[in-house]
Amino acid sequence: MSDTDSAAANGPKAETIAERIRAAILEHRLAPGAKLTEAQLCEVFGVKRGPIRQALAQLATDHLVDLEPNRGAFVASPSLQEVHEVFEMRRIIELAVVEKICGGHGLRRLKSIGSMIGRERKAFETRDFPAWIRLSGEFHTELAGLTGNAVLCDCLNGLVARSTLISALYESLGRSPCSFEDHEAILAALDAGDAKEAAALMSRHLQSVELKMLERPARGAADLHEVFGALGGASKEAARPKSAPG
Amino acid sequence: MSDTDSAAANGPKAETIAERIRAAILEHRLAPGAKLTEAQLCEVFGVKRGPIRQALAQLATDHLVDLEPNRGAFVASPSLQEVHEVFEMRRIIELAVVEKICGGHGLRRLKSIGSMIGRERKAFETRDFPAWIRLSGEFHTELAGLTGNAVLCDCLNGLVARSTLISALYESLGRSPCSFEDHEAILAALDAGDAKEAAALMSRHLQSVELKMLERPARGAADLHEVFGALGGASKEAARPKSAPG
DNA sequence: AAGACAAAAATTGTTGACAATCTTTATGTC
DNA sequence: GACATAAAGATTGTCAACAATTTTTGTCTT
Repeated sequence: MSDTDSAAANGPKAETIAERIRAAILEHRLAPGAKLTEAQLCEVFGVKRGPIRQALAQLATDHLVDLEPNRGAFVASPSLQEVHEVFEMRRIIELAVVEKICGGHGLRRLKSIGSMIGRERKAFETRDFPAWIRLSGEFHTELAGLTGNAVLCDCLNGLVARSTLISALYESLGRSPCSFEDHEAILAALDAGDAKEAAALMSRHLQSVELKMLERPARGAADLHEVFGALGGASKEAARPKSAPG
Repeated sequence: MSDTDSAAANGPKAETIAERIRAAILEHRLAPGAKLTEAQLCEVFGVKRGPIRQALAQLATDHLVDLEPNRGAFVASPSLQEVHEVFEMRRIIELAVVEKICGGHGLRRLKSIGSMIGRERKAFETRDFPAWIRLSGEFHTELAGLTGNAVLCDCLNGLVARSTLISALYESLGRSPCSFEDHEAILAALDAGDAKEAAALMSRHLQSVELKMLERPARGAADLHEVFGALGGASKEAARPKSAPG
């Protein structure tokens, strides 16, 4: 049997299905508000409804899907309030991460972060957007990993995933949620052992990422009230789930 | 129909069951390592296995129960490593809570915290241990509520719950996980708007609570290897789930 | 008596069918 | 033609029975 359980005789397990759906959401291939029908997912993954249900429930606890009773599962559409709260929480945690790395024993493993930023840059240059998005997030989670605190890592993993989902909703098309240049600067400060500078850079970085989200109205929203409603001058263009930048 | 869905014709929903099991764990009526058999829970709550399974899965994501494949559900037994990580994470978050309350608009609602500490003291004096344990945790979660950040609250709620479970495992019998005297001091500093003092008190408070956990070996452990094993001079006494102190 | 092996019981995991609910389509009325 | 109503279809929620696994119990051999 293979470790990466592709359907041997029985299909993949619930956890694997959840991971695949999660990846699809984070790579912006499943737009916020999209309906996740059980029967369709059953066909896709070649399993019965049991594992699908389990996977959706797990994604719901991660706040990546909304589970509406008797109506089904939808890719979550975080509110602006939630965007702010997620990034405020990230600032709290990631500042602590930076400080702990500088003060503790995480400095020796910083090389792996450097190679990761290298891959991030490469993904950007080769226009490999899925890898780029993924690596942008992994910079933050790998940094958290250097603290050796698994509880902290779990928490930040969830927040980074939500941030990536948020970028699918709010961010202007084709723009980076995290620029690797910011990441390089943070790494340099950490390498120099300059805790204060690293913390300042991280704080500014997260602040700028959050602000980028607020530049544009939500797109691909689930209900059209948000698009045509009383909020503001969002034109019909905003409703298009996909479009060429021009 | 009543709001608090007691079994009308159909039993309570999965969420309600999870809440009841959670309460039982946090009130130390279900010891760490205890087996949670589906059939038994079905009888207790008067429902089929579906809702039970759902509730156990939810509690598993909260790290309050361990779900072992083909073996069933057990009340979680956090390791010493996990204890340290949970409290480190709490220090990070709760220091930020204190700072935000002092800097922000949370100061006006501090009165509700005062009355809560009053109830906490009363529960202690009347020897109402379940209420005492609950209110000890609620001081921390209510404080977090003053920040207005729901994401932060969810995270801290989980950490406080895990702390309460931890106290069931590691803490010396009948001793407070949180002394309300500490809570009163923290509230006084917040009332005075002294952010630095409040942060220092909160940090010391959490540190002392964590240290209390490490004073005693784990009790009520799931497997007897930990009790009679090579770890140290844990006598038979340590295995007793309950006993009178004197 | 201690250990290994095998049968039996109990428990968890899975499946297919049925019931309840929501959504869509069709029909009738104003 | 617009709106309200009603039937039809599709989707989710629930259940009881079956399969797979683990745990316990009993038996036999050394």
